[in-house]
Amino acid sequence: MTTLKDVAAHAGVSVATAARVLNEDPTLSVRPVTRERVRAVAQDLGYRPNRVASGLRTRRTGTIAVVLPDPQNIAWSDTLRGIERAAAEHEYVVVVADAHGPTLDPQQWSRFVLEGRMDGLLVAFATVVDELVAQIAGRGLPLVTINSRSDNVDGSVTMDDATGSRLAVDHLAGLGHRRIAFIAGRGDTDVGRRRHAGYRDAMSDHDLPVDSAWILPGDYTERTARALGRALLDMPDIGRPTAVYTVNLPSALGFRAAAAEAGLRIPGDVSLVTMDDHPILAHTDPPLTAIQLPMAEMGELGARMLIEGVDGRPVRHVVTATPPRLIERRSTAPAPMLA
Amino acid sequence: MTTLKDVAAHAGVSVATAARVLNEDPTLSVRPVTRERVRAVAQDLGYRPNRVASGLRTRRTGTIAVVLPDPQNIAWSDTLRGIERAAAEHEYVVVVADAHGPTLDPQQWSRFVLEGRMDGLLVAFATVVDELVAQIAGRGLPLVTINSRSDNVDGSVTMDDATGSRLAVDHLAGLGHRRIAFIAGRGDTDVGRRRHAGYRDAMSDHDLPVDSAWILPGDYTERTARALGRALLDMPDIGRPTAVYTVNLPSALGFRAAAAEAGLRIPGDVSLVTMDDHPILAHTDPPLTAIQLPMAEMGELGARMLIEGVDGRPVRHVVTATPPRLIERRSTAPAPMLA
DNA sequence: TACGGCGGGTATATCGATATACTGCCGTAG
DNA sequence: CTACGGCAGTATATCGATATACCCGCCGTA
Repeated sequence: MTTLKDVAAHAGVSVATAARVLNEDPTLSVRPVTRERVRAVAQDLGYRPNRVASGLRTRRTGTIAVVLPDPQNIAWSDTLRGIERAAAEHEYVVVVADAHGPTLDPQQWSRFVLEGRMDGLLVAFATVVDELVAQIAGRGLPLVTINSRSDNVDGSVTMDDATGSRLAVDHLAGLGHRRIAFIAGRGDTDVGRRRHAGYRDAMSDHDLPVDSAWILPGDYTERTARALGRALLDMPDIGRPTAVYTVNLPSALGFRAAAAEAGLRIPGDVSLVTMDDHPILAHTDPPLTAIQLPMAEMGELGARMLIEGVDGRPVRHVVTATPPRLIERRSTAPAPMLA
Repeated sequence: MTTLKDVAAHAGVSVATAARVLNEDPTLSVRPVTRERVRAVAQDLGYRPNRVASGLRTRRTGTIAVVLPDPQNIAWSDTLRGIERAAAEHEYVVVVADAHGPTLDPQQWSRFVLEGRMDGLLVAFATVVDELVAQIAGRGLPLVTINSRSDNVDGSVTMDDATGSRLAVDHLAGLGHRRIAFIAGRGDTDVGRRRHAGYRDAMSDHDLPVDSAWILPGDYTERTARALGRALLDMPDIGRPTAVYTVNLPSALGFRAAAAEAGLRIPGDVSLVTMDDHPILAHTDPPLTAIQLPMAEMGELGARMLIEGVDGRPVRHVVTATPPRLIERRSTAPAPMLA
């Protein structure tokens, strides 16, 4: 491997000068001819700075970690792209730490975050934020959460989830539905609460009844949503909802499966709208009407803010500018005319 | 941050001793009481070794990079899990470099692989292998490819793609199909060629005609497969295939869309089997019969072999042990009885 | 008494880049 | 003739962990 020493030797300057030329140190005064010589030699020798060495001295690795709950959840792919785009702009590398489960394996992620490999943490996993904060306390590692906001953390990027829920309810109400059930997320996360609040508020704005039996506490998984869906659809016809709004994509798939098992057609017997959009939803049976959230923007803002935080600038709590949008597909239809 | 120096000072030993105790250096002789003291102090102070510093000295960062063509392609998620599992076993961290396009952006990935951050490369992107090999030449970075095999590379893990194709054809032939089209991959990759060869061989084993008009050169994208599907289905009924085998998941979705546009039902009018399985296929319209490949195993073997390569052990060309399996869903049905 | 061997450690160079302080030389102002 | 400032760089400590060579005291033995 070519090191700076080699470059300096070939160019006939000291390593200090070589370093300062290549890093464009403005306080260095050097003749243009020398400058060019150093650059040419570096080019010729294929010199690449060793980031491990420079990281040791500068305490910057140029790497941020993203903590995600579930790599299987395809809804996050847009967010990751946004993060990577912003990171690339600042010449940062992104490392993704998936949890593969409801909690983080301490052994695993401590290798990520506690051993000086990372300049900062971008956390999209509400339920482990406090644990993480406790672990990195006092180590000066900047942390920004995305999709959730906690008082223990200085920076966050969230979306306008409430409006997303509202769009779903508006759409269903506009189709004449009055009995609109909600397969919700966990009440112990702020995302879950915001989506829930949006649903409740929109329902009451439309003067629709909110039966507590129609608000089902899910946990974002397909399996749970399926079980909840079965229970919901077993209600006698009179009380059975004509439309369902699910809090995320796996929940929608779970409900879809439950409806199929129960022999009910979507949207003939029950309409379905879900939060979280993805191209694959155009291919599902039926194609699902969904609320598209600015997932990529959230990632991009989060990464940008985190990188600013690494540079010592303060981080804040922000909300994405792009509003949620409803993508109408074929899982929603006018409400059946039943008294 | 607590450093080794702090630990050594508190324990009343030299940094050398502290390091050697914590790393369990077998050539160190130390009294048990001293050993315990060092350990206790490290624990108390919350000491975590700085991997950047140790990486500089040992030339090991404990990180491998995975190069993928397209982060959107959900079929790779199992492979990633396999890679991460194997990496975690060896206390390695995984960094994923997505290309987001048909080629790698040199600026981008040179930051990944040429600046000493990575111990090795796991490449699942056949068309850029040669480019990568050229770039890292002489830098002693081990490289293992997965899902493709090249003579320019010492190590690879591939799957038994030919048998996968054969399973697809066997299944369709068993249902009475004789006109089985193939939406293929690129002929310039060995994966593409293996899947193609499996199709051809199985067809001839069943004494089925292989009309060159039924082998469509795709490029693994949904868009192209859709266009090819339109062309295929526009054939007059007599020549139109009764079944289609697609080379990967996006191609299957593309063909599905083309069939829908053409007003043809799957499997009523045309059966569909695809290579690559994913849980989401149970929710598509219709649920797709697919060939499940040992994607996770491939990732696991690849990562394990790469890590061995980092340790100086030779890498080889291996094929996964687990055979492909056909997952029957509802996109395949007996061939219509037409003379 | 000398010597060797072993237990129980220590001292220090090193990895490669970088930040800071410093130096030698030249031209010019006083 | 000297002092001073600016130009064009240089020397070196440093980041934290690790690998290698080494050291000192003590015991047993010849």
